[in-house]
Amino acid sequence: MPAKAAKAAAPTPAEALYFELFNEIGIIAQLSGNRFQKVLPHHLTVAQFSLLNHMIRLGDGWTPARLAAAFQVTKGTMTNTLQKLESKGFIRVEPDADDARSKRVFLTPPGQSARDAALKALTPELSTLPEGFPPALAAEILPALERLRIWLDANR
Amino acid sequence: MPAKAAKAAAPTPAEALYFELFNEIGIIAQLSGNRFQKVLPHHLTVAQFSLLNHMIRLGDGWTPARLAAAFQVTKGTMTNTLQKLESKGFIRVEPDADDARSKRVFLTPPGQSARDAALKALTPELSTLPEGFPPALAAEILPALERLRIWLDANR
DNA sequence: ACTAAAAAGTTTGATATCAAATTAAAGGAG
DNA sequence: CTCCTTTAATTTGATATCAAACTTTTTAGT
Repeated sequence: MPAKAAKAAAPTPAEALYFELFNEIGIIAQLSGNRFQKVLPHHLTVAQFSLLNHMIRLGDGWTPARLAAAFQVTKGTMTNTLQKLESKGFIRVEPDADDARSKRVFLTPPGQSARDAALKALTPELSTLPEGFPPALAAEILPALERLRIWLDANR
Repeated sequence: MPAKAAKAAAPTPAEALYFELFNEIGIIAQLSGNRFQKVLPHHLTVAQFSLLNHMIRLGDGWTPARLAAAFQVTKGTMTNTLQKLESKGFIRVEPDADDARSKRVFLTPPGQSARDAALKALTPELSTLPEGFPPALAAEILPALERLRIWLDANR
């Protein structure tokens, strides 16, 4: 019998660390997503809210393809999300004058109101968070998370 | 006209920080999940792999209800995940002798092999990560993420 | 001991997402 | 100019997940 038994697939410490990291991130995403979902008005999904929010923060007039890339979802998924938002009257989708293949997505006034209402609905969900997780801590780890996201985005 | 226009729903800086945090975490979870999904063997989903991994790390013999709570999914979802793993022969589900309502979940030898193979398949996915995101940085932010996860878990 | 409430697991119906195939338009090479 | 490749958007079929209803068993209260 060898001194060391043939233990299969022992990850290096660094690998184990990464696995733990992605595991924690996955659970937090699931928990926070579920939680937000429950309080969002107008039957908005988190994806739909994120899209409205995106247009407020970075401006509208983007093409669906560019939005799909920005949110890291397939074009089919983005088509579906946009159709849902359009049927609710929260966005307007117009053909692109310069490229007949493309469309452009615009936020409507009701869409702005819905985004504001959603934000208001979400806020109480965060009210007690600072007790357990101070904003300073959020600020501290945010740059690292951005760095990770950017790397994942670039190397795929 | 008032000195300050009636700008709707301006979040406080702390709230904005939290939103950004959850946003980054959501995107990272999506990117890493998609990526892992693609290379997992045996048509394992990330959820299924996580379950196998969990049993290796923390032991088997858990009830489905406890597993559902640990993974923050509904009982129905856990039923589905367990059925998939059982049909692949990777786990064994037995009635609980002490409680006729309950079952107990055990890892089979093929399940152990599948977990090892999955781990091996995932490793190359992480090989170039240290260049853009050093392990030290992962170690640095991990405690904060754990703290956040624990708070979310406790306060819901 | 009996009944009501809680807990474990499953089922059902709905939906968000993905991968892959499809259609239409733009761009490039020769 | 023509053909081939790339890109934009949609459609299709599959699946993971959720919420809610349901069945069975256990626990607790009186």
